[in-house]
Amino acid sequence: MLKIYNTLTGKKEPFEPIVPNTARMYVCGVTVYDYCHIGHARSALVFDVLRRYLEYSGYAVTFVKNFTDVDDKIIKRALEQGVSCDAVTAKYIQAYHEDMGKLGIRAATEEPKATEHITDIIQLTERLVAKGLAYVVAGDVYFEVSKYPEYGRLSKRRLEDLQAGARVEVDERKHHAMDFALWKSSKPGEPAWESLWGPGRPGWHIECSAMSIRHLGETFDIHGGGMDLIFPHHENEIAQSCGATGKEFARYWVHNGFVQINKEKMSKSLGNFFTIREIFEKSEWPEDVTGEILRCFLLSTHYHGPLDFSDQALKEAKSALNGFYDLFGRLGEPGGKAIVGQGLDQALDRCRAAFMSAMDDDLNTPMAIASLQALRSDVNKLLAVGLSTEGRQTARQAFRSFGAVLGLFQLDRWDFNVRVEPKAAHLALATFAPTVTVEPVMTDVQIETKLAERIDAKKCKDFKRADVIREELKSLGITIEDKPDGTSRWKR
RNA sequence: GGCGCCGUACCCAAGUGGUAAGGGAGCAGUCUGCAAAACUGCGAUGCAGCGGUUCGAACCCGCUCGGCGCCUCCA
Repeated sequence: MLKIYNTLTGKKEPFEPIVPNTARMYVCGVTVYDYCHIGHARSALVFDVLRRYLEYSGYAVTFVKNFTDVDDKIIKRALEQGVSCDAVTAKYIQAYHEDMGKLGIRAATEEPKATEHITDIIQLTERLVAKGLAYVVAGDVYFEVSKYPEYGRLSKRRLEDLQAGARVEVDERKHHAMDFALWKSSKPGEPAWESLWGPGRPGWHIECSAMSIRHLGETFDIHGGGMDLIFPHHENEIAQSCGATGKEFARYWVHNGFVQINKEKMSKSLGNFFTIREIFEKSEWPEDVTGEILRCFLLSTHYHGPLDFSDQALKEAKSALNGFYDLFGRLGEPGGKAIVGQGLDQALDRCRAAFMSAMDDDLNTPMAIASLQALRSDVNKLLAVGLSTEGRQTARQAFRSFGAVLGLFQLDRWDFNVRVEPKAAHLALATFAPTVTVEPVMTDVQIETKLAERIDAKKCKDFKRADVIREELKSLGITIEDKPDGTSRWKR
């Protein structure tokens, strides 16, 4: 049974969906005015894994993740680049899909856009005005926080405290400094939709209320996003949604921690961020490998805590994965006629139990990975004793299916040391060039030829010659392992 | 000023009341022509510090120190 930490209650709680065996979740996506950074990747990945694990646990999952495609920053970017807002959002939505695709993040069930829900947004705003929870000022509509007694429930703040700390210059027309815009009147040239209050566009928070209600209903199971969205975004969503419907909104609020650089929050405003594509650009490894390394790195810390990004951390993730893929390579070779069976079954059962209990415990991915490492060790030992071809396949399949929950271990080959020309290491975002292509420095046939040469040399006890060949291949990133039977295996 | 998070070995990282998982790096050994991989062994008498509660604390409480976040757009 999955237990999940709920920001709303501050406790780890058993996940009990509203409709049995069904999970409905909404996650705040991105505002599409720029490329995604590694922090966006973490958030997307955490909820991708939550979704995968819910499915693995037998739930039918409806997963909604939005795109904010109308916003001040988009307007600004469009002006800067001299293109339409549509052009900006289309470009970065596509980039989002490309980047997340490389990380193996599955598309959500629905990926609605704010601009496609203007009618829903206007209707929801009207409901709030009609209920006296919002007021109109010269074409703008504001939510009145003081009319909503539960305001601050999620972020555990009191209005008085907020007021004391407010650093923003307060718009005089607002009744309370914390009142926020549901609808903003548009200036000429800005995106605008007709409404009762004149031409305008939605405020930031209202779109998520409108879209989640549209796609999941007025009350649903899980609402997620990054820690920084707790206040004010999610607090405001709750106020709007509960205020309008009079019902409970989302039952479980799940928030992921930040990616940091040298213990500092990574963010656009601080300028210390790495975009996802930048990381792929700089990588010396093939795309699918880099994607898996990144995924493994991002899952190596519990989702709730901070995670420090560094080359060192990436290398460690690489080493960890390398051990698995080395094993998979051996599992792909034909086995002996060993009588193994029970040992493997026991190892698999042990792993399954440990894996499930780790994931059930608030998505403890580091512990889940540890359970797979234990299996790796067990299988290695069985291999030393002798494992049949069938047993090898069973083991590989087990890694594949547990791994699928985390999005790991799905590659057939781990051409880990294929040398890829590192593309210009410090490309500016704007000059980003498309995807890196992978070109092995040596073809398989060439390698096999060299290997045959070396085996001949070894047969003649010409170890010097054999070592020269091994060194030659090594300099090209190809590692040779001699097997007891005199033949060799190689890997890139 | 208000709210909150974090501090576990050389590094990463679980553990949230029952006597310190796992990985990486390192060292030693087995195997090997040598390597590589794998396997085996070694490695925190202690969980930032100091008090307290308890039969028992890394885990609970209090204080202190250090790092960070939110309260403004932010995953």
